Amino acid sequence: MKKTDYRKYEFAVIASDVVIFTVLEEKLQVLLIKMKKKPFEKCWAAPGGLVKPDENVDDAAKRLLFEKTGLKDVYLEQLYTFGKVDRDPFGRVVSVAYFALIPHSGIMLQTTEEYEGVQWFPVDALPPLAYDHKEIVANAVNRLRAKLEYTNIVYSLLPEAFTLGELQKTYEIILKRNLDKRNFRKKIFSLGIIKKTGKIRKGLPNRPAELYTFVHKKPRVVEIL
Amino acid sequence: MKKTDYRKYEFAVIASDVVIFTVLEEKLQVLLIKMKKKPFEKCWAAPGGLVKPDENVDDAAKRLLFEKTGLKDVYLEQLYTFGKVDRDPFGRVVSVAYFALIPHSGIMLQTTEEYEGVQWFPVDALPPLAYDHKEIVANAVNRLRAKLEYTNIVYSLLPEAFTLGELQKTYEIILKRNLDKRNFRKKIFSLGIIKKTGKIRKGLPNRPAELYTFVHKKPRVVEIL
DNA sequence: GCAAAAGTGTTAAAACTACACCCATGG
DNA sequence: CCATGGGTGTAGTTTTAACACTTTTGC
Repeated sequence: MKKTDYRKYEFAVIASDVVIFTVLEEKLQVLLIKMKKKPFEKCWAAPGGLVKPDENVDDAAKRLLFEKTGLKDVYLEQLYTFGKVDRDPFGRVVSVAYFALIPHSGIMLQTTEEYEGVQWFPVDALPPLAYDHKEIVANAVNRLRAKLEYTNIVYSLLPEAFTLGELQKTYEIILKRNLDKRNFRKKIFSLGIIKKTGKIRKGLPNRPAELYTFVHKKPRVVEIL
Repeated sequence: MKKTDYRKYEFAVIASDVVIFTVLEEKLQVLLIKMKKKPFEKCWAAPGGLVKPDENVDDAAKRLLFEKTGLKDVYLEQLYTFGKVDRDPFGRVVSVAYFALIPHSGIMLQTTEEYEGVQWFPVDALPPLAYDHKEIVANAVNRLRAKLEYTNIVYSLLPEAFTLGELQKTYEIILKRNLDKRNFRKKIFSLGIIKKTGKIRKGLPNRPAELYTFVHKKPRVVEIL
């Protein structure tokens, strides 16, 4: 089939930006890269890039995530598409934003020549961000908070085995509120989303804790809180 | 500032498709247009079109909605962006889909020369759809069902004044389940989202009903069901 | 007077909230 | 032996779910 040459008409560049979250040092953090090119030399931004002509937009997001973290198979969800005319000073760029959740353990941050650096930032203490990335990150944080409450996606933030204390702490950090330990445990058990590994976490100056793992590692709608 | 000519690099066409819902004849219905151009001559599709170079993507959706329905100021929300490489046989087109809710009353469907016709279809009895519009509509229906339960967006489906029976019916039709009349009324009143107009609906062969109106006509998160 | 939708409370079950003590370990 | 987080049950409150009859109108 002959393809119409849409270049004669309206066109735009499609980019994708990925807001990558982890929980680290008792804080919800976002992965940002430091930009080199003007006019954002001093700014940080969520990792992003152009979608290739023969690449699905979803695949571009996966690729960008992989390039920065070396990870595949983590939670990655389309967030929102940012399409204001002037959002990019270089031209018309529409960005399909995604957000990803990764466990902190064993991530090697990979910088490239394109950027000056890669770094985690707590969402409560972000540096000035390029483009409309402040809005994008804020949007992602809201979505994450909402989804934590009614889905099982935390599984993507925790290591393979974890204690109930760690699970609860993860919720508390992201939701910014304290949960009752007994009620929390009751709820989690009643949902049947985790199971014992049979192992325990030793080596800490306190009572050893049972280690659990998620029964399913696929996104599901579940009323957690 | 000199703008980079991104045409030298990757590019795509940005389109927007709008899934327009109403409740009509006791059914949730979608507005579809009948296509003329190949290879979709016999197919129906959600109204859509290209985003102009100097047009925000949001504004494009508003424009498309207005062109088909003559309506502004109704509920319109970005749904999802569909970006598979081969979703459009004519070339690389990324579509930012939206969904809209309109009251049925007083809408004049406006066809244009571009199409063979415009028509409402029940979501349970859709004709074959062009492109990936089957997926887009399904996606929109899911989103609508979910949002009805935790927001006040029904306001955009009903006329200025309505009875509690009509409100309940609207929920029942879309959610495809029956609600208990007394519990429903109790809940709605306790939320304080509607108020009496003081008028009543007469002329029907049954007891006249109080007419209500929404206190706020802005989207809000509210646990309705 | 009949058909059809409007309007109106109570009760039982389930879910949620608040809350305090003992346990096992490393240092 | 002390500090630290792990682990456990109950009672009061709130929320939800189920349920039936009387009212008002047009025909």
